[in-house]
Amino acid sequence: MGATKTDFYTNKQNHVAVLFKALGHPARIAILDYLLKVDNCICGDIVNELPLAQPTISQHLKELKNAGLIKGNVEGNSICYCIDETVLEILQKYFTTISTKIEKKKANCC
Amino acid sequence: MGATKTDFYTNKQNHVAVLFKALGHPARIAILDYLLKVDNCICGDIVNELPLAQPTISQHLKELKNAGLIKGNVEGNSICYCIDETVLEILQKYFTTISTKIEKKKANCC
DNA sequence: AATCTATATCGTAATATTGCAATCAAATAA
DNA sequence: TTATTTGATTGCAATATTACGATATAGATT
Repeated sequence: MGATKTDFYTNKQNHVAVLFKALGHPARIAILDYLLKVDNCICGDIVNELPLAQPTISQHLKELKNAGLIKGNVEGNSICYCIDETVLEILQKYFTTISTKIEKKKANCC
Repeated sequence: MGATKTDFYTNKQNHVAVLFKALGHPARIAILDYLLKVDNCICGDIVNELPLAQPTISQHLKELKNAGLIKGNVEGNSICYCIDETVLEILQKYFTTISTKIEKKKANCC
């Protein structure tokens, strides 16, 4: 055991869960925060911003990239990472949908 | 190692990460979906909805509750779980903030 | 009281994640 | 060419998560 039973759930449920999972680590939140803070989104200096070794950062970036939350362009020697809006919009929409549903059933709820 | 270095990050980063982590499993997304679908939010029958054993569901519910995403009221013999909006609003706000920031720096980005 | 029903907890096995040192690959600089 | 720099990959140890059987607990029913 220990492995998630992804087969049962809908594609949407799995996709959303993967996205949230990618966001479910403070280092990755901090990376996104930094990407938003720095204007030009070149991010070789993330290693200096966080208390993590370079391979660890690289791994977190990979996970964010796999989830589609960021995209990386090779820029000469270094790499330019930046946030991919399209996937964020999916999550944003997820919450607005939930809010609407909650609003509708408010009366019957505890 | 393998333990997250929570000490370094800001409280907000840690909190948001914990919330996203709680959402980062399809079973927990499915549980939320079901809570939204069922109108009266009594949820003893989640076990019948998902392909997971009762202890596993109980564990997932506990995680959602710990994160503050759902709240449970004892209702006679069974327990009534329902979604807690307040925490969802934090996440919703998180995305709107990001969107605003992205909009501002759009010109300089790749 | 004895029993049923609903949910939580314990213990444990399987698997996944986190983090890093060492190393590799590729572009740039000397 | 030979460094140097930047970032990815590998391999591994520590820890966390997922899932479930067995068991416990607590209220409801008989």
